Amino acid sequence: MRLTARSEYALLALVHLVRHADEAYLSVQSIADAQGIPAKFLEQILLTLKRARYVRSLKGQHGGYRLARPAKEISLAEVIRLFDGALAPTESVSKYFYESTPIEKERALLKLFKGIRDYVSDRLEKTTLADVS
Amino acid sequence: MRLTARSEYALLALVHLVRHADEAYLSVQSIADAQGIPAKFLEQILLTLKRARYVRSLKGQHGGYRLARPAKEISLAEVIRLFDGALAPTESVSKYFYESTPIEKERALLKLFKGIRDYVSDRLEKTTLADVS
DNA sequence: CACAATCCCGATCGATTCAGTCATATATGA
DNA sequence: TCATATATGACTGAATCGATCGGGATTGTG
Repeated sequence: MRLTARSEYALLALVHLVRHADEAYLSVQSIADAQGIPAKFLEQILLTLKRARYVRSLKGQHGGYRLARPAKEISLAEVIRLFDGALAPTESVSKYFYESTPIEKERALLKLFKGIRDYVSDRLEKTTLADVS
Repeated sequence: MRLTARSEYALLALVHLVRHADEAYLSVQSIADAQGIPAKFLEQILLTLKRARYVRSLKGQHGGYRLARPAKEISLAEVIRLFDGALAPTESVSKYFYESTPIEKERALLKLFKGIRDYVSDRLEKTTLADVS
């Protein structure tokens, strides 16, 4: 798995939302300022998070974003998969994003990489926003 | 870490060389045919492996490539780093390829990703070509 | 009602990476 | 000398990444 800036920003924004969950809706701009994220880029990211139902939004004055679910019900695995796809080191050992790749015929390599996928997957499934906020 | 076709091909070629270590030098073409790798692309890859001293070559008729070291002394970690860089999920937790990234200020995230890096790193350091051939 | 704040959304862009090819030079053995 | 190899650099087309741009739609406030 390889984290892009997109998913790193997404995690930062979500952590920020968790920490300010009481203050109702936070504007893109305020999150961008607080976390040092380019505002228009963050807009895109929050929109993706909204479509995937991790956050809710409100338009107009005093609008913005807030979490749509309790922090402990959102795993890092979900968020990273949403932006970066497979958690596996190569797609031929991915559960949700399987595709054929060259090493597929080599049993020993496959087994090793599956083991790595399982570990990474397990760690990220078990860690929620609540754990890192 | 994300495997590219390059490093997957490299692993396949190396495994092939391990299995035919007795037959002296194998030509790029014969390896390419046996492993289903585009020959000119493989040429590039073997050249990189040669410069990094994992294989040796001989030009001219009956030339080709062979391993430069015993299979058990070449870890998968080295090979993958050579082609794909960091084994870490993000460069801010990479040992050999460190660079600053957005999540860096979040201690809990950093710790988690370092844990993942350590695991992946350890598995790949401890697995050698001999183990997968 | 008008306006400002804010989300919504598609298009575009420049840089980089990836997978792979091409042409050519160079070395080697028969 | 010739066929067979590796050595090397340049190139290319497609995809991805990290944004930015420009509007449109909605909503609370004065």
